[in-house]
Amino acid sequence: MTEGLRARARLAMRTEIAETAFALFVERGFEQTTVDEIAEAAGLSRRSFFRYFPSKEDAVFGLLYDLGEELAAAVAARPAAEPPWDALRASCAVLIEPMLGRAEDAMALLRLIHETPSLRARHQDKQDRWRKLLTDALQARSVPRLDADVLASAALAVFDVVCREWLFAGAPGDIATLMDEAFAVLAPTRG
Amino acid sequence: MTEGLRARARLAMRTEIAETAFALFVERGFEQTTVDEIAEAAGLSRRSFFRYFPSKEDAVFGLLYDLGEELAAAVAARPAAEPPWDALRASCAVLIEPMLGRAEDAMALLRLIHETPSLRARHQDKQDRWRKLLTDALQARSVPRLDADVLASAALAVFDVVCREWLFAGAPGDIATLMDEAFAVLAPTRG
DNA sequence: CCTCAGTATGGCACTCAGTGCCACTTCTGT
DNA sequence: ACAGAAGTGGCACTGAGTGCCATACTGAGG
Repeated sequence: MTEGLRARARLAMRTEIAETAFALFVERGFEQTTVDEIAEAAGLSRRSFFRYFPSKEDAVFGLLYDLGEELAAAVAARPAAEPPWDALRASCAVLIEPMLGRAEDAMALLRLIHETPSLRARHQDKQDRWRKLLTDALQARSVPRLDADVLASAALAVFDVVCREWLFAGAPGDIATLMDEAFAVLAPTRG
Repeated sequence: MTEGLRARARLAMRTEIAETAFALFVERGFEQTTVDEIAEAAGLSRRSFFRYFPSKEDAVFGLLYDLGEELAAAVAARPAAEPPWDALRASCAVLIEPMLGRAEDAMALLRLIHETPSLRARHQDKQDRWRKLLTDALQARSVPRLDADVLASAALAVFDVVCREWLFAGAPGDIATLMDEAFAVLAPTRG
């Protein structure tokens, strides 16, 4: 049973490569950094790099926790009587907390994603996964399918607005307040 | 002053190439079609293809009217007293009408975009442009900046939901009704 | 200790998108 | 008819990503 050991070694390697790559991306930009350069900086061959990450983009996203499941679980954990939109707003804390914990890195990452088309694309794909999970979570709260889809999509759109706002326009307050303001703009199913 | 002639010839060429390419994409899929194949089918060299379209993706989007400006103009044209959300909903007609006119092609295009990552990315980028234009149009109606951004983002998110719904789940009614239902889920700034 | 199998690694050659450069042809205006 | 602009094709190159193969490394069993 050395499989756990191998897996751990592999994960450590992945992490190290990703960190090396991220530093290069932040320094020179994503597109201006070639896989050969990453491989050399990380001390392995180009070919081996692609054994750890199926693509250059994955070196950015690959080691981030994908919070999709946690997000959906947070929605499921809200009181059943709570209106869906409020449940969504409250659940966004799950996304924001890790960002506040490492605000420096989070902003560098957001900036990188924002200014790199292929990373934006990946980010959107991830959010599309989140949307599906959120939609399911809302349907489990007996929200009709179309409503669930609209609410989930809108919540993620609001989250993106907040992230942009936070990234630029030097944070006019803390994110939680900003998030509340943004969610308050859309207040559906009011009596 | 034969420039108009050159420009017309060039546009005709662009259109023909794009149509040829689109047919191939629908038949074999976007990624399974190489630029060489498109070039051969359209009767020009690979090198010349890239003189008409900066990338393979542009052969799909390049000849579509970009309705961003029309959309923003539609918002600006709504009565000043109308609530922003209603103005957005009404303005979406600008996007839907051309889709209904060529429903067959529109669905093929939506399907192609939906199942091709790099086309999804382009589509998102276009919508991001729309978002900015819509935000400006709302601000011109004296909607505060953050509110305008949230409303514009949410409206586009709703539009996407409707497109998905229309594409799959064989249209449970006409799109206009669907759009009204979807917009009604989010009814902000109610007294 | 040796061997066998599974896994990681590196190198090579290939496809495909996209670009720069150059030579050649085809207008277009004078 | 001629000079110059514009369109075209070919060639070679970069850079991402993949398949294949030969070579290590490592852990388990004889």
